[in-house]
Parts: sequence; C-alpha cells; structure tokens
Amino acid sequence: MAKEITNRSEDYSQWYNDIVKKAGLADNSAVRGCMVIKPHGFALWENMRDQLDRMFKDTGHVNAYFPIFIPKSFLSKEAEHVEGFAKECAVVTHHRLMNDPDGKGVVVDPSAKLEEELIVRPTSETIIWHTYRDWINSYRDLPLLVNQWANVVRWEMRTRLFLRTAEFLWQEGHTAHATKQEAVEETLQILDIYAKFAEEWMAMPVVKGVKTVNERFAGAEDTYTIEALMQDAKALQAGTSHFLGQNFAKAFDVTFLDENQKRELVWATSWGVSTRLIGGLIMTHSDDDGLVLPPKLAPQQVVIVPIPKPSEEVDEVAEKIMATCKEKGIRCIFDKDLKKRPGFKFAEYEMRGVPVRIGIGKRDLEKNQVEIARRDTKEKTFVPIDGAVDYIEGLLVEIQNNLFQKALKFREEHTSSADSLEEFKEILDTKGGFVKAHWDGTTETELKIKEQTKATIRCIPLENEKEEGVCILTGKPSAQRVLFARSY
RNA sequence: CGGGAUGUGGCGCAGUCCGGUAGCGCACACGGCUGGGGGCCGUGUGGUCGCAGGUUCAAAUCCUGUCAUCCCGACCA
Repeated sequence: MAKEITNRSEDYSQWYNDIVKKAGLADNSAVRGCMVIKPHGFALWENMRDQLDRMFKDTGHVNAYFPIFIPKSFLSKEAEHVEGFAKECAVVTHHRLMNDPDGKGVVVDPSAKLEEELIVRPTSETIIWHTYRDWINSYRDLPLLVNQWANVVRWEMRTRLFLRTAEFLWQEGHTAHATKQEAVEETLQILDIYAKFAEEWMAMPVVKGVKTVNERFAGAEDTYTIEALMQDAKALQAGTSHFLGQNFAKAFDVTFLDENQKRELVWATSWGVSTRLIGGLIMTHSDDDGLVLPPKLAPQQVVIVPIPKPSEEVDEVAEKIMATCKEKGIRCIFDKDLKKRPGFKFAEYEMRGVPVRIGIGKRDLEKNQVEIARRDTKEKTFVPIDGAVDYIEGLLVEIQNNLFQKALKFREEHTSSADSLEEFKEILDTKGGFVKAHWDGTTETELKIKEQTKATIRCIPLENEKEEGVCILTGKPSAQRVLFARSY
C-alpha cells in the first residue's frame, strides 16, 4: 500500500493534507472548495455532534431547523451584519433548467428568474430573527433557546479541508432573552460548554477570551472565543459565542411585553462550532504516522488484530473481549480480514487513529495473554486475557489524559511574553505560539502590528491578570496583556 | 482575487525541452509459496495523457483559452 505521510517538519501543510486523506476523513469533491466527508470523518463528527448536543440539551436548549435559503432583503436589514458576509455569498437567481435549444445538456431557463433572489445561508441570524418576531410576544415566551445543526456556505477564495471550506457543517444557537444580563450569561455559559468540550472531549486545551472590536462577529456587541494552539505553533479559533445586544431585535422588530406591560426589545446571543473542530483535533494530536484520536471521540476505540490471521482459538478470545467491551460501552472492532497481513493492519489502524490495538496470536494464547499497543505513545505491553478489558478501560482514560497533558505542555512551552516590538517579532519568527503583550486598545495599533508581524490579537483572555504596562507599538499605557498569535 | 507550481490507469510518478501513436512502482484480479510490523514469485486487467479549440501528414509533447488542485499572499470560522 505504501501510504506514506509527509513529515510535519518537512511540510506541515502537506502533512495535514496527507492525514486527512490517508486516514480516510475527507476528500476533495467535484465542487470547488467543497469536501466529501468520508465515513470515518463523519463518524468522528457524529461523536462530536452528539456530545455537544447533549450539553446543549442539558442546559435547556432545543433543536429546530430553518431554511437554507434566505431572501436577499433580509440581509439588508442589519447593515453591519451583512457587511461581514456580503463578499462570500452564493446567490440563487433561477428556479428551472431546460434542455439547451442548441444541442447537448441543460441551460438555465431565462424565463424562470426569481422575483427576489435567495441567498444560501452563510449564517442564519436574519431568517431566524425574522421568525422570532412571530414567536415572541410576551416575557412568558422568553428565554427562547434554540439551536440548529445545519450546513452553511461561505464562498471562500482559499479553502483547506475542514479548516476552511466553502460549505461546512456546524451548529448555530440563537437565543432571545428579556434582559441584557441574562443574554450575557447565556453567551458565557455557551463559551464554557465549548471550552469544556474542547478540553475534556477533544483533549485540546483552549484559552477563553473576548475578541477585539476588529476581530468580532459582524453585528455583535461582544464576541467570545476559544483559541487553541496547533502543533505548528499557529492559533486556531475553535468556537465563538456572541452577545448580540439588541441589534437584531431592532433590525427585525422583535419586542415583548414585560411584567409591567411595557414593550421592550429582546436581547440576543448566537454561537457556533463547526467541522473546523476536526481540523483542530487533527493538528493538536496527530503525528508522522497518522491520525491520533482522543478515545472519547474515536469512532473505534479498540481494534483486535489476529496474528497472523484468524483461527478458532484466536477468534474465541477476540469475541469474548469484544463482548466484554460492549458491556462496558467500549467501541471495539475485530479485523478478521484474511487478505491483509498483521503488519499492514497495524500501520492502517495507526493511520486512522484508533487509540488501542490488541494483538492476539498463538504465542500469546499459550501464555494466556494478549498484546496491547497504545496509539499515542506507541508503547506495547502484554496483559493477561482475563484482565485485558479492565486494563483497556483504564488505558483509554490514561490516553485521553495524556493527550490533553501533552497538548497543554506544548501550549505552555509556546506561550511567551514580549515587552518590546523587537522581542515580539523575535518570538514569532523563532518559536511562534501565543505571545502575551501590552496593547493600547486601539484598532489602529492592532492593524499596524498585524501588518508588521502577521500576528493578530486572538483574544483578551477572560482569566487575565491585570498588569500595568505600555503598548509594544505606541508606548501608550495598557492595563493588561492580550494574547497575540499568527493564526489560521 | 494577486504570485508561483502541478494536472498522464485507483494512488505516486517518468516521458514534454528536441512531435512519430504511452511506460514504471504501488494498488487491483488469478495461482502458488508464506505468515508476530506495510511479504515473495508468476500471470493478468485497467489510461481518447484535466477540458475545449488551434497548428501539423502526425500532438501527452507546440500555440491559445479554460477548469481544477497545491503552496505563498490579501479576506474570513
């Protein structure tokens, strides 16, 4: 098969592409900028989706579904919002095809032009707030806590599998509240859910913070973010939660009567994470042998490989282990494929990121043991058959923790402080990563720093210590350091 | 959208400069030998050379256009 993966040190981008393709996560498609998510990649997404969905439901949210098409006029209602997306919208202009009168194929029927063009949703704020106007009349209708799992389209110039595609899958939550405080609390609650999911499920450490004016979502009052650091020391925005104030309530005239019979505008939030998380997952843990997956999200947690091939004795033990795994809720498969040899299978499952591999051969059975190999460290050990599943149960937890600790250590080693622009540039050009530095709080300075260094302010961390200092560019006073990095 | 590179069986590539009717490795099929980290030998299947025009007796090769992918930049989740 000779499926070689480019080394990270050689060409990081190519390494990433190789992992995506050779681990069977996704392929490019016939449509520019769009990808085919393959079964292995989709199974991963399903696990992520299911867990997030549980977390949303546990905090009182419900799912709904809104149309993929948005009337063009809706996007004109909130000026700032539309400005953020206008450049990357797909537009539907016609609703019928016809046979080409000149010969082969089909052409757009010019007589089927739409009265009003439809925009393929880049995000659903507008159509949802148009709908909320009908749903909300009284304070008794609030809060309204709705999420949807959907695809969206943003016509990107430059795409990369999972990280930035023209069409992607995501969830978008849209909530309406009676008070500002409640909406702000909702925004932060979701940020906490995202952070918890990233750290406890993806084993990907994140920094929670608030975006600068320049970096925040079009139409939001505040954008909160979770920022992760990839293995090439570039930052990845992994999820955002927006406090929208009353901007959409005003634009779509969504009001309610409060307890005092007074008509008030509602307060809003929106928040989302996307298939981009899969890109983050890959770049946080994987190595030169392929994908590395955290056990909690891995489609298959354990694979049993018979050595050198299935036999009655081996099968019996394997089936027993499978059954015990199933009882314990461990996802386990047994590869009985006769056409592939063990060495091939080892390489293949390493490529696909299966956290634990069990090898069972005649020699093991004689000693009443199996060989257990872990994907994260490549360590192998022999364990008595009877205790194998218990051992694996503990091992999966250990792998999950190890991946998180390893990633955390990497982030800590790649988080620096800079007190001058020279030092700042020096760090970015050598080790990269997050750089904590003082900033005078203006967009102008932020843009100048970006121009000179290609680094942007990823966020102002929420758990930030106050520290007096001076801006590394202008020397003006600053009350705290902010987090800079070059990013995806 | 700017700059650079690349499109040749499923995958990776050679052939292109200097035009003569397509080749290698892997994969795949069949047979045999094997068997604890991507096996070996043999026999085979599979390609209108990204697409569309043009030049020519003749085009993978030369010319024009176009599409796609990758890398770098601007923009964004």
